[in-house]
Amino acid sequence: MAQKPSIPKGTRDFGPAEMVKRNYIFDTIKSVFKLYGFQPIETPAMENLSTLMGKYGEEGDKLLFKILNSGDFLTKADQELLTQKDSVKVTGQISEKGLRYDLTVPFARYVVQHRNNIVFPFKRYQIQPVWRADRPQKGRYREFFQCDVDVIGSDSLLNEVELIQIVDEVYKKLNINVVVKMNNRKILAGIAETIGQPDKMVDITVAIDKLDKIGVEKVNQELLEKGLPQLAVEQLQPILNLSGSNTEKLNQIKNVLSGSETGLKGIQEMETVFALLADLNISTKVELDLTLARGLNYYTGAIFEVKALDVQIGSITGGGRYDDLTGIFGLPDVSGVGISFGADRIYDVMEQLYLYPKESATTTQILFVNFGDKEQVWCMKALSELRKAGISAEIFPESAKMKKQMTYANQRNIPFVALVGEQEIESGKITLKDMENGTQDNITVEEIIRKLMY
RNA sequence: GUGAUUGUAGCUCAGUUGGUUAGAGCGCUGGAUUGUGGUUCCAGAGGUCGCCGGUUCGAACCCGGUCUAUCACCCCA
Repeated sequence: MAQKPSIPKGTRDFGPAEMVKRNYIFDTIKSVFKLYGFQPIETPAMENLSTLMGKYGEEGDKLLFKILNSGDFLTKADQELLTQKDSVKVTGQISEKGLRYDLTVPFARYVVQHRNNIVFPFKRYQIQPVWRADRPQKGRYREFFQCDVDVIGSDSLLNEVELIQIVDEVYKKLNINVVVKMNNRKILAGIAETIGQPDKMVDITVAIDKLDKIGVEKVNQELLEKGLPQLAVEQLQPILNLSGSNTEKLNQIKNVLSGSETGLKGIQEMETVFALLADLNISTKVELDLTLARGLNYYTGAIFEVKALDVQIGSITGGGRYDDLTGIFGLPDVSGVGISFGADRIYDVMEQLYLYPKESATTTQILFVNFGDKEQVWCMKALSELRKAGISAEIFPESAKMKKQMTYANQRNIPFVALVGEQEIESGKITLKDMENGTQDNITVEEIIRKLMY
């Protein structure tokens, strides 16, 4: 063998067996999206770097895959920057396109660009791959699919509630036990404001996001390192130690944030969402988690994260409300809210818990064994009839040895094999073998259709 | 991007202080069985020991680099 071919780090091939399972996930997610009245769109794999840069924070810019300009891009670039070897600045000169990092920002771009043809509120879903130049790890790929649902052009909290219903319904269908964690950026802003550090909100949220992972002491240490005064860190402690039900937590924090208008607004939003949820029949646990931060800069209201309960993996769904994402593209005052299902992580969870339905393994229902030229012709006609009836059927393309053809059916998990030789053609009755228990019947094509259709 | 671990047949893995021709199980191919798979028996094929370089009389084994996968950090679906 010559040198083995390979694919880029963090990318994967999907064989037929994997695709069947992946499609099962995509199909159930899609079916729920449709049920709630969302409409599909697609956007290109690549966007102009100008629409991507600066939307995901400093880290995000580093994780963008950039596409080299075509042609003789080096001579067109600023020669001085080239000799300085300043990679960041040179990048801007030699690359103007990049692969999309998520589906939300391209969506915002889409909305602004097509605003005149869109009926608001616009409810769209989008299932496409995204790319991140991250170092691969467990549950972490450089190319992965996101399944986004967003409502844009409505600031009603009903949208938040419906998104939670969608989460509940999708995971119920997939049989995955999850918990929805919610927080609100306004509350986080209120906290930062109350302890006198409004401009440190990002640092504070990033630090307290790690609470259950590294513990209070290390969080405090990180906060001090980020330049927070001792007093502010101390003021933060009661917030870190909140406990009880969602309403209990909200009541406690309400006292702490009594001086912050945005903070109280955030609390009120959460109270509304929880009140609406209480009247619905949602079995998934929805939990207020004040340590939930989420890195994306553009969130302004509710933020969500969904975690699988039985598998240790990062969050499998996340999202939130963004009040002004379209503003940067020139369309201010349009609020949106959305969530994104991480299909690849959902796949990993289902794989670990053996949650795939058995029937998803089969595609072809019946294989015709090929005995030779004369028999082929007869089989092709029978095949047409079966296919017309909606039954997936195929014939082994050459008259190979019986053993080989049977083995093929066996390995492909095909449940029935049809044997058509001279006798069968004469009598018009096919020998149909049930591959699971080995029994055989002599029946007509019509009878096969009736047997396999039910 | 930082730090670590890893790589031997299609798969899962053995492989002695560095010493002739690198092994096993499963799988694969053929036969026992000319119209019967999944069980059994027999035979066979399959390896540049991830890649490049170094040390050595001699390297799967030691050293350096590189790629991949995995793990932690950063961040995130």
